[in-house]
Amino acid sequence: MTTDPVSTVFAALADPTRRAILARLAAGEATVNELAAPFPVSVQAISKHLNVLERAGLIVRTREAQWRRCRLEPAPLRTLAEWVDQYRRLWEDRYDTLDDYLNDLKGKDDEPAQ
Amino acid sequence: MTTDPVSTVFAALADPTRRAILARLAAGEATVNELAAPFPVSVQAISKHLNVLERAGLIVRTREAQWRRCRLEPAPLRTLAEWVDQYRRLWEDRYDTLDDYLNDLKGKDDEPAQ
DNA sequence: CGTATATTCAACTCATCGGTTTATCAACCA
DNA sequence: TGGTTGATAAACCGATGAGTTGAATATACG
Repeated sequence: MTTDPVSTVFAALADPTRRAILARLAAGEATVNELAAPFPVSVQAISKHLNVLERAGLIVRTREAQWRRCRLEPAPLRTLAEWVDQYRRLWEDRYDTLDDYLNDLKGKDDEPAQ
Repeated sequence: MTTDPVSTVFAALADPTRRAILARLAAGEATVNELAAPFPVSVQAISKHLNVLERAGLIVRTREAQWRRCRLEPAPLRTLAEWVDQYRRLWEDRYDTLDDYLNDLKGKDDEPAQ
């Protein structure tokens, strides 16, 4: 299951710890220990998260002495952005064609806060 | 775990069956049976998927006699598109500032195929 | 060589997920 | 009322995920 790239990237991003790791990496490359420092979990757990991120193609790891520098790889995110945006446009179109009609009927303006 | 909305939406989209359901819903509202028809799994499984999508705010279900019409709710996807795009820009900036420099040094053009 | 540091591997636990089957609920219809 | 259809609920199963602890690996340093 979840062998397709899109699923893999979505699943990788569905974890707040991993997203925090990525956010941290946006500030620059970092080693595993550096990445693990701010989190209340073990270094091993972070190492596993990094495996997930690497398999999703969101980071690359380069070996440097006994350190593993982690670096962001924006390519999959670009793919994902396209995916999301394509569907978003498709769905909002749908919303307009079919639901505009309904919304006009009931004069609705109750946009859910979400 | 995964109580935050972003994680919930990402997790909901990390399943190909659920994405297919959403794609189908982009063509118009549908009942549970209609949605389940093209899939090789039971109606109950699809009903569970719809629960996940509903909890993520990606669909709404309206009761209509004994049928439950499902309709897309584009709002969370808009939120997600913003999230992805924000990070994508941030990361590509990072890529430019720090790695442009490195890439220039080694005259690299080996963009990974991905 | 031996030791300290950085990281991963292995084995295990516990919770969640996607699926099943069976049963239940709700609404229509005859 | 009883039967049929649409959909969900409940209980279960196997696989996966996120976490742990403990051991192994690899590299630098003395």
